[in-house]
Amino acid sequence: MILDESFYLRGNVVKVARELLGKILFTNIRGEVTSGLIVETEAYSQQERGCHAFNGMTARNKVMFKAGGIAYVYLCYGVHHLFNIVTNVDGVADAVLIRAIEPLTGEEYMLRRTKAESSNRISSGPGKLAKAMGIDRSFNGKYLGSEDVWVEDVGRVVHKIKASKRIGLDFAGRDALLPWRFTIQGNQWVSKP
DNA sequence: TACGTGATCACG
DNA sequence: GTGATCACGTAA
Repeated sequence: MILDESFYLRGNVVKVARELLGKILFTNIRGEVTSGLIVETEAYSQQERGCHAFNGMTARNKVMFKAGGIAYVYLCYGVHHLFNIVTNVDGVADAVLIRAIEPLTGEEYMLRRTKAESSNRISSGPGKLAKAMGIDRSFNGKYLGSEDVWVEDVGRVVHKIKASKRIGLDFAGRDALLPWRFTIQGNQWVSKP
């Protein structure tokens, strides 16, 4: 079943971030289908300093203010595309960063895109998974039920969710300590820290 | 632990 | 215009 707005628009970004674990992210880039199990996410809320939208709307973050169920993709450190899912009602800027996936299909395409020699750790990190899945800024604002990107629920239940503080937010002060990073405990595809 | 890398944003 | 900054990854 492809997830639609009813999953994303429930008004609680932390809950959505937890429940995205075990779902499957798909892309179809000119007929090349890749997919991966979501094993690591982070929640971002407009009300805390870690969020791009904390200081209000800008040219970059404006899609975060739209209704959920769409992608927010931006370039980080001039090199990496980071893929987020917008999750709240129109006017409230919450999003979930997808930080790692376990490759399921289209591994050969992932290898070619990342120029990696083996699939080991090929999508264990937000920049790496975007590259492996062929996601770039052309996906920004795109509905997650489009021909080329969607998320499926295959009824997989995640039993052990581990919560920890989010990565790379030292600038965010006290909000950097929020335990809003979620991983499938014990999964080998979770990013390094 | 160091740093490449370039879009972004607040300030003028 | 400009300069500081940054939700990363890799090499060392």
